[in-house]
Amino acid sequence: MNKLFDRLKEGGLKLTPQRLAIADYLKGNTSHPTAAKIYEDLKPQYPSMSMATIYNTLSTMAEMELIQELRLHKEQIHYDPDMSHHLHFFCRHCHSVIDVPHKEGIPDFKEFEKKTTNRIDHVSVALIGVCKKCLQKKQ
Amino acid sequence: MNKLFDRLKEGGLKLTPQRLAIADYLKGNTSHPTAAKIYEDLKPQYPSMSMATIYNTLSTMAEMELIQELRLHKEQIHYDPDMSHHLHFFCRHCHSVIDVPHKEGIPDFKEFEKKTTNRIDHVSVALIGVCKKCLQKKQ
DNA sequence: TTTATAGATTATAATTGTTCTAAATTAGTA
DNA sequence: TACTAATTTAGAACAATTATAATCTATAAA
Repeated sequence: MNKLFDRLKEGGLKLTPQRLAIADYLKGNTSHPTAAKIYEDLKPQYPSMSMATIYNTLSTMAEMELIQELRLHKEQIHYDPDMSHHLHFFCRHCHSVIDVPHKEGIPDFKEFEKKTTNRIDHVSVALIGVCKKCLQKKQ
Repeated sequence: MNKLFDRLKEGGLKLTPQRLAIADYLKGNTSHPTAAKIYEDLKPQYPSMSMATIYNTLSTMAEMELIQELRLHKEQIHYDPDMSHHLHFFCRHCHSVIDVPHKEGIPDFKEFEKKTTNRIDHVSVALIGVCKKCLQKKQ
């Protein structure tokens, strides 16, 4: 039913209503929510859920590589259940995050790894700018 | 003498010893220091200087596009006086930042801008991983 | 050289997202 | 049904950065 939840189960974790709620919330979600947004949206249905649970669950999921943490700015972490390779556009004004499919691909850094013997785990590309809506408002 | 300082002057700002010290510290500096590191290193010579002055000066310089703010992780901002287009490798363990020259160039996002009418101001590419030294220590 | 003042610096308080803590609760098992 | 280790919870702690308000100073005019 929910891949995220199944993977938590496979990881030997207890299946709590809170974890199911968060997994369901994230499933297919392309809005790149923050912990605060998830908390706000789940509050009506789970009034007792605390931020700590949300952070714990998200951290666990990120460690298990089921979701990614996007550190696009210093204010807040955004979470993305889409683990396929894609880029993000980040609006400096409204802080919205938009997926950017990439065809051409990011340049290859194998040479850098070989030359320097530093190990690259992840290449993060962020397009920083101002979104359509915010551009219109400013006029 | 110091380009950074000259540009502050041209911007009509007052030329204080603190600003000169920070400009001198950053000149040709490829270590990507944080505000705390700058504070620590300037303290012996300027014992009364406060963090606020450092943050104010760095913010001003960033606004004037004399230096870049690197938000590679949520803990701290790193500052880079090198405004030429290059990438950064960030070590998740020791938080060191290493410059990565790029030849091939970042893919072009003009098409994305045209299609979506979002405006891209800056493309930030961060290579996240573990540096040579930290890899050796772990063994 | 003195004075005036807008801008800069300072110490400290406030802010804010995230992490920690310790007590209470609960999922899964015997 | 009872046990126990994992989980949740509320609230405290934390740390980098920003804001505040008083003091100071670089600069220009008198």
